[in-house]
Amino acid sequence: MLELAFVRDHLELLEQKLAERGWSLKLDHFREVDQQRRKLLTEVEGLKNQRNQASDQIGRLKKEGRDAGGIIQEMKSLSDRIQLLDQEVGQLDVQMREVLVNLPNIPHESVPIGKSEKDNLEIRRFGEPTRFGFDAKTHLELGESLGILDMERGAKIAGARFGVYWDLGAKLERALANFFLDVHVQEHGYREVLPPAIVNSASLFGTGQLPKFSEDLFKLEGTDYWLIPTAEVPLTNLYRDETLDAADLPISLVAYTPCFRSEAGSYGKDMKGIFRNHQFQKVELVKFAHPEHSWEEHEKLTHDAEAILQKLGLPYRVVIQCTGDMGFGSAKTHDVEVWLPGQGQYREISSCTNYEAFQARRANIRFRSGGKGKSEFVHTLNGSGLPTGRTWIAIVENYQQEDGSVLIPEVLRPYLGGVDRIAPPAALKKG
RNA sequence: GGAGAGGUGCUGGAGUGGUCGAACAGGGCUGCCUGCUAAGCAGUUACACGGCCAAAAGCUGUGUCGAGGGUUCGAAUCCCUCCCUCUCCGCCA
Repeated sequence: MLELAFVRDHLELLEQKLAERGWSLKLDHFREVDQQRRKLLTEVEGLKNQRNQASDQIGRLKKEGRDAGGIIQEMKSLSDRIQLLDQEVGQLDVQMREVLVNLPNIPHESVPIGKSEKDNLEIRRFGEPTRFGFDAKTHLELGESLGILDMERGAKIAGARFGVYWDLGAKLERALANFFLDVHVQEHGYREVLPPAIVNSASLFGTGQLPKFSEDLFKLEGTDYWLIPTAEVPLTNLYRDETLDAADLPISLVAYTPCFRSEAGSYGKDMKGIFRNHQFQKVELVKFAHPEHSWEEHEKLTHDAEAILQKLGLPYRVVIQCTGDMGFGSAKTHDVEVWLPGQGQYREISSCTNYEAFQARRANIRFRSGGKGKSEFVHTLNGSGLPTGRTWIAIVENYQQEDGSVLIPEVLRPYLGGVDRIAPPAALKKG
């Protein structure tokens, strides 16, 4: 959410910036509503002032045992008028809020202008795309032949876009989660959190998923409970309606949670295997930063996610999402894209975003120096560090061998009880 | 799930219709006092959003006593709905 005063004073700039994001938006209606609202607000506040003074007077008169009937009569009509105006102001508030709440964030100046992901700007690479002397298989082919991934039974017990890991497939995912958490806690200074995987609508509003994107979410019937699409939601909302101490910033949190997405509107896309499932698990990084330092923190956050891929020896590149590709609340997003030999392309594995104060305004997360002075909104940031499912894919595809087995990267072996290779059942029998 | 008790400022805790944004105590801050510290004395101390002002300071208005509605000239106080916490019972990984 943008600041009302800012929107009011920068309507033209805003229309231009939103156009760069592919939004065509006329805000003159907003201007009218705003002016009308302020006019009525001034009026009703003046009347309330009269009423408050009269109330004091009535109280005094009654205490002295004198008659206050005359004033009370007068106040009746005044109160009716106040009630009427309050209602009008309330309606205008709703209209203004509707506009504000549905406005996306303004892109940072360093964000490239573009229409789609094709216009994203690559800023760095690590490693080279993995090449094989044989035809690379997909994670689905490898997973099924190794007996570690089972989409058929996932479909049976739940439906399309659900998978089941077996044996070392399950253990690999667990190893990844532990490895990620350990690295971020021990080497990058994050605090580990285990939040609920169900949140209320106020939380989803705070991070910007509601009201605009409810169709992407799973809601529990007959309740105000929603399954989280990412741990960003519970983590960022931990400090909703709180004022933090500036000395505690930046606050860096990490959590491993399941994530649930309805994937409405993505029918047919990425249907093979577990790349785009309704449920996946993810280690998420969230930061609360002082506005003066949020861009440094954004760089750090991105590097924290990259560090994982480097340790795993997975080739990747980092791109800046262009204005047409970036998310609703983002001021700037770095996409980390890992090389997937099964698809022959780089695919998103982490989006590291600085929201600036966009979420903080919605969620009312402030900070103050030493409990003194005026409070300000913090800047919030988040990114995956990393999704265990997509990393699972990347490992299986990049470390596949000609015989269909998969080598385990060195750093993961301690987490897998020393296992260095996932071999097909047949090979196991022979060996 | 059933029964009961509660939710007030940084904290504890008063307050059941009228100078209540809120007694009192603690804490914080400022000053005085003081070898140092502690104690003592005096003062001060919520937040949000508007308006005036070039701006800051300052002045000023409105709102906020879990949330939202209602009654009333007037609500922390009365009524309704919801949320949360605690105690006991039941159930349960």
